[in-house]
Amino acid sequence: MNGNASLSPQRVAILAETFRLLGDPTRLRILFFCLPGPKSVGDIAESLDLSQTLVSHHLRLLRGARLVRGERQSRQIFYGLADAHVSGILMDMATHLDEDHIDDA
Amino acid sequence: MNGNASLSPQRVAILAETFRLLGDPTRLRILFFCLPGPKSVGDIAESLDLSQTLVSHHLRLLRGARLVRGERQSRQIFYGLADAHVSGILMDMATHLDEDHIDDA
DNA sequence: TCGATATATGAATATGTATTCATATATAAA
DNA sequence: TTTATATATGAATACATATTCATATATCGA
Repeated sequence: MNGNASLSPQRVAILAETFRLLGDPTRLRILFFCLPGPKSVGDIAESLDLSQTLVSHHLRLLRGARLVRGERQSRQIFYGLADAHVSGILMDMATHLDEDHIDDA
Repeated sequence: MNGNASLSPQRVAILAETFRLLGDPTRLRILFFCLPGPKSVGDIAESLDLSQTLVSHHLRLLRGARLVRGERQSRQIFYGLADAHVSGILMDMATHLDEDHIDDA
């Protein structure tokens, strides 16, 4: 009920799981690729130069955490970000990283 | 200034790394514990019932990604979230997970 | 039905990493 | 310097997981 930061072990686990899923370069690429709009699995694989199986495996994980949603369209399945919050978090983090950049040479 | 989503491999790597660090329950607990204000390593360890070494290891990772900052105060070192963005992202994600009660159609 | 296309799944593996244990470094007081 | 406290570091390990390969399922057209 409160918007506070109190965390049951359950909540921590779910939170961590969600962040963990975002913490993989391949999955991030998939997510950002789908950010403008839903993309088919094949499109994702080809555009990002990933094997179809790898993309499917990752999409399953992302689906499980409700970070993406897939919609079948005859033979293809189009995956898009689950909601505006997901895209918001992605872009928010990107912004965060932009603002403090002290580069190590 | 576009809030664009274009991602060099470098950017993806850094983004993923940052998310990955948030994707561990222990680290998340540490972060949320420090969210109200800087806490000493010993305080973190005792309050969260973690070994001191484990806390130190995690703090090093979080420090490396500039998610926390430590300030020495005589013998103790107080760690706090690096900036408002970090806390913002944490709470944003928590919010996201709260709202996530839409049924699958 | 068959064949072709699109996506998903299971097993195997190689790599990554969270945790523990032992130990080192830093700070302060005696 | 010695002792005590606070934090950090290195090595070892047990476990997780990203990727690949082979195969299965689903959808459509002929």
